[in-house]
Amino acid sequence: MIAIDTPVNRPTMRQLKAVQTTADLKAAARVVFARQGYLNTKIVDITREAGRAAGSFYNHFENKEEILAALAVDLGAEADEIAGDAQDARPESGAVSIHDSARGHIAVFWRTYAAHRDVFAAIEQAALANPVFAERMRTFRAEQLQPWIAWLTELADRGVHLPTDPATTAAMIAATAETMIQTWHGDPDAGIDNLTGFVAAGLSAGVNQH
Amino acid sequence: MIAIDTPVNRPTMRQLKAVQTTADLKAAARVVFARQGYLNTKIVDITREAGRAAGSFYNHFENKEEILAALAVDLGAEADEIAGDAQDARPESGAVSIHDSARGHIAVFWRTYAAHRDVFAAIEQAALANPVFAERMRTFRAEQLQPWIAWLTELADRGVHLPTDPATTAAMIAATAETMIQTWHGDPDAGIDNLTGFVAAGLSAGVNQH
DNA sequence: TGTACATCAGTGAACGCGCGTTCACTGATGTAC
DNA sequence: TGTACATCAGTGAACGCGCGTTCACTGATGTAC
Repeated sequence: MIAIDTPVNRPTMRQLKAVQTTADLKAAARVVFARQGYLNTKIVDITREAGRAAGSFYNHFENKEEILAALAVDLGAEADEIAGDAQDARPESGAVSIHDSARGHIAVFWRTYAAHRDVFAAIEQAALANPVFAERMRTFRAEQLQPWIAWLTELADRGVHLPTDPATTAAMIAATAETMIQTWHGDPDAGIDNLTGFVAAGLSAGVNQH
Repeated sequence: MIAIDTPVNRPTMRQLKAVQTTADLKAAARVVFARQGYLNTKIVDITREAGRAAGSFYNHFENKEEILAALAVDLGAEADEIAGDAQDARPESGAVSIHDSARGHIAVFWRTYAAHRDVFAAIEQAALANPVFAERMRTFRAEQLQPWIAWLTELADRGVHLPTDPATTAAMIAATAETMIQTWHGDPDAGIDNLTGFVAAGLSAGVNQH
């Protein structure tokens, strides 16, 4: 059978070119943000890295914030993928220790963060400079931490004594993890193991307290 | 006996006025940094808050970074004071549990951070935007964390299994503490107790491991 | 103590740099007939 | 299939805003005699 492209679906050369340029600009932005930081990046730094003219940028993004927001969306999609893979790899039986469930969450976070460290750093910087963007990213981050919060809430219900409310505890663990990942060189699995030991022990402390 | 002011020591009215203006500008900077963030603060925002003319700023500081550096110095002095008080209040006997020594360090950090949250936040922002300033502040922060690092190094020597090297572990604990302090409302002592429980348990986990 | 001059903290208008954003233009691609 | 016109992605010089920084000036304070 011969595939018939309906006129509506077939992208024109022009459209393909535009899509390519958008992708080039996003890739260039990541490179430049990583090299000199989001705040110190000028629009022309991005376009020069992408080999385009300055004016071209505005055919694809409203401003520097919007290209970062686009990178954040890409990151979110990939993070969901990583989380999905981890979900599939999990054993079917129900009873999982605090240590093992902590390790699962930490591993997903570690891999996502390590793969997009530059984007996370850029988001942090943009949020510091612009409260409106900060609010957008707060929502985004809350979504990312949702599995942690659900897990910690469940632990709390089972009598584990968290240092503070589940949402803040999740943010604390994330901050700890970020700090560790930033200086960790070597096997990620070993790092994940060490961090898991630290976090799981901190959480387990409360189990026998009452 | 009549006190005789030597000409060298007696400050003139002019000098007193200048000192006052320096102090006013620093106080105004803290207020404005806290209100709108360091990066979004213009020089005139500071002078307006202090009730001075824009040009006056440059009689006292070279630029926005330098006034922040001055605030950091003030903060360091106060932090040393808090740490000194804590040192004095410590029991004389030698043997102290991990939990108790952790509590001591966390209490000092908590009180210092809570009293200067705005300055810490400003330093973080300035460091993100300017690598040179970041380097200066890295040194500053290393000094602040020095007691932690010494303590953690000692723990490691005694066989405690840290998640990673002492310097990074100290930074991880600091990051955890900052995240918690930022959302904690209520009795600081209770917060310190909860955080101590979490951290001490995480560190104690390794004690029996070998 | 009084006078004349020097100094200096503070003033605020104006200058000028850096950079985000625009816009008239180009040439390639798409469309109508 | 060929031609004439329309559209659109991309270009880069130029515009203009925001703000850091300067500087000539003021008036109060300090100093010399």
